[in-house]
Amino acid sequence: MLRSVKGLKDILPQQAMQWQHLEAVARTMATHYGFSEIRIPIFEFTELYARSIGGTTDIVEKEMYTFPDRDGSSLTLRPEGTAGVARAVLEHKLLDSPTSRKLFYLGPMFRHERPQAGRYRQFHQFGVEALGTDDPLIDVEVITLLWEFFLALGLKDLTLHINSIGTPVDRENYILKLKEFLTPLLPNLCGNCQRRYLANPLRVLDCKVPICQESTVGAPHLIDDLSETSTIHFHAVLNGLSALEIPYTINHRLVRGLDYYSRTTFEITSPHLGAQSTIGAGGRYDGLFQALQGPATPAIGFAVGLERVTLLLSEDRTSKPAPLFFVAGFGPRGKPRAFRLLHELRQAKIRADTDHKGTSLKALLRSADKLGAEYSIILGDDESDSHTALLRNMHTKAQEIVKLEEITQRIHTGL
RNA sequence: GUGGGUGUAGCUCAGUUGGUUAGAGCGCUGGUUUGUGGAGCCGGAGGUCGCGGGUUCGAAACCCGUCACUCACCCCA
Repeated sequence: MLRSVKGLKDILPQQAMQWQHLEAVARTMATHYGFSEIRIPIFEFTELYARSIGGTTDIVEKEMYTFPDRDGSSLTLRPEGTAGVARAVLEHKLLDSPTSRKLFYLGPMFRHERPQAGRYRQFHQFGVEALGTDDPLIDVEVITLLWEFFLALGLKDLTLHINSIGTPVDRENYILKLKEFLTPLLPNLCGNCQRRYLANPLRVLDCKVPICQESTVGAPHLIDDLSETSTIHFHAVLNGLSALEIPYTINHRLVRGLDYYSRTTFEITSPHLGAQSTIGAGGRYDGLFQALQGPATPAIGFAVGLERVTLLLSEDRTSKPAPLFFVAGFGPRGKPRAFRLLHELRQAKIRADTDHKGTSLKALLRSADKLGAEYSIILGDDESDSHTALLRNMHTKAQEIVKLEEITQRIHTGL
């Protein structure tokens, strides 16, 4: 039998309801915070990602779905949303438009990783980007939106981790200090960290191997080495969060993986997921636009892994469809009349269905029950002859005779 | 890319120290006397026991390989 591709998931009708709810909450919340939706392509020139995400990151080195176009140019399925948004913003000069500086997106991303709980090769993200200002209050706005989004979905036991990784210049100083600190410990660290020591020493800090965690307890903190402006910015963000009573935890080990991040970084975790506990994360990326040869543009954003969120969503939170009216038509005159009524109900924006297979009233009512209909409209030859139908409440079994021409009216005015 | 776990009906799972036609519950479907659903009762369909080798008189059970799923490492949302 043909199967779906590894790491890809079908969203079946039952779960689709949940996704609709999730997406509706995301759109509503983002819109309320002044963000406008942007829809960008699902693939781009490979160069865009190589330049923005960072050439030495795992994503670019081994996780991208890259393929040649027919003319030979290299294309890549988007592994994340920020790069594409930045490209679109530059291409369409959206920075000049005051209404287009706060953007959000929703859609699938692709990374060739080994699938695991909460990790798929095609996954969906909800993300926002606030462009053009480095006022710490915009950081607070973005983080608050992320926090409130999860609250609106009814998620519990979340932790907001926050840190500042400074500017690239701040980091240069700090990396020297960190290396100095790590050098004597090097023999104790895991093999991975010994490599990180050379390639990207910051990553040693978020290593999960217990020995490494213990060894680096006394490591110098990056925030102690930030420039004055970075420090002021960071504290302004923290004060802003406190003023809005958003609880946070400063996490000195929080290092973002993508190269474009600078200064404020944050993530929200849930203890109810497995290893992939981060449901939303983001940060400031003041250098990205210049890396894409655009004007220097401070910016901050986040991305939410929607599959991970669905794992935390309780079922009663999903939106329910309108009540269903089942049209049970039978008999040589009743059945065609009932089919016309079905059409009329739908035109009147009433959710209605029938079962063409059912021949007897018994079979039709059974279908109505299985489809979960709230009401059945019974229309046999007798009813057809008298221009009426029986409106049956499937829960209470109460039935009433209604004139056919009044039935949509009757339903609309309440039952 | 590296480890561990698991593959029996649409779903959740039994299957006894290898032994003959592989089972249950749920679901699906038909009937229960002809114009009233759910429950009950009776019946039915549905399985290459993941796949390929091997051991054996005999394998769903044991061995090897392989694939898939899954969890974890890694990485990240």
